[in-house]
Amino acid sequence: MKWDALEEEPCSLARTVAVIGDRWSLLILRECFLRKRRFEAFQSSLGITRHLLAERLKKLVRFGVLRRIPYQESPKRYEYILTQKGLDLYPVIMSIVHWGNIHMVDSRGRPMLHEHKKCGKMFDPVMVCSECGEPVTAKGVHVHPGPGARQAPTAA
Amino acid sequence: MKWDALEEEPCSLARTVAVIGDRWSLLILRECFLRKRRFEAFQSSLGITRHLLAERLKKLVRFGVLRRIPYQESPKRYEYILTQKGLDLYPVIMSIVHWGNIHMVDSRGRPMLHEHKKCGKMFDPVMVCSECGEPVTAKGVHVHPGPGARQAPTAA
DNA sequence: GATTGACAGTTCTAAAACAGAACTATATGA
DNA sequence: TCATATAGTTCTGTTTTAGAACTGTCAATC
Repeated sequence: MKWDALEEEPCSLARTVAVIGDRWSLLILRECFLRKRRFEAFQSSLGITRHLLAERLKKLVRFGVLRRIPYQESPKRYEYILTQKGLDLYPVIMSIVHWGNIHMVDSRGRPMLHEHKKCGKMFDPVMVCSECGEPVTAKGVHVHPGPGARQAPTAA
Repeated sequence: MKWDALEEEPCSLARTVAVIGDRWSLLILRECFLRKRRFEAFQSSLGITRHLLAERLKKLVRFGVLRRIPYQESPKRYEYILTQKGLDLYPVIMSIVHWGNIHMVDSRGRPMLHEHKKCGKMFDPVMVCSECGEPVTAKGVHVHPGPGARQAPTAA
């Protein structure tokens, strides 16, 4: 399957994976959420090759996750900041981090702790239902085809 | 950077990306959460090459996300089911799907709808703070180094 | 006024990963 | 005996990635 084909799939997971479904994109986004913005900053903290970094940044800009804005004239230099669409990836990033915190830490414990500014406490993210506010688990959810589902192939 | 190096990073995101940070692993997990369990089922619904599918399934088993269990003797056949560690990836999958629902749908609308069994309503997942229950956003969180953070290089 | 350094890339080659197709192995049923 | 089902493995060629060097613009320094 080509990457382009993924975008066309009638599946919100596949379409999102077309945007962020490779290791470097996710690591770049981690840096973005840690307030990194510049080419050299991404490159030195990730160790990604310059070639791939340039390509991934272009892709993220093309999909509207990042915006490339000049921060100085002569020579013209650009930095990359999260758009609202990019900021909306926060739950994705945080749920990935949280799974790693639970299942992939060594004896030393978590590399990072997260403080909720509003209540001032260290927290874990919890996924709840938008309608009733109760936690959501795999077994507590039924899936239904939506309006954008693949058409069942009609006979004749 | 090699995949193995990712696992060793003092970062819960990098370590999780080492497990699920490629397009096929995420798509395979989607199928798992849709109750698919068998090699042929994964292969035909994803269009992944048999070679890669075998490799990815081995990787997911090695990391404890899936368990390979025999479902018949003679000839011995196996199927793949989510472990608890795998089930815990549900928030990751759902947050990816939700982002796609918001930002990647075409005019036809969502390919799938999710019903919360407990309250009976179609819902969206919302990420809230484990301590105060309020929604969490990128700008509302402070990051602190934890006990597993990279040691600051000591002088001499 | 020549040289160095910062920054944001681009270009090149070799190594690794992936796609597509065919093949293997074991057993059931026609 | 032959076809079918399932779960893989093997092969070849293409695409992607890693690693390193190179380009271009400008400011600051010797």
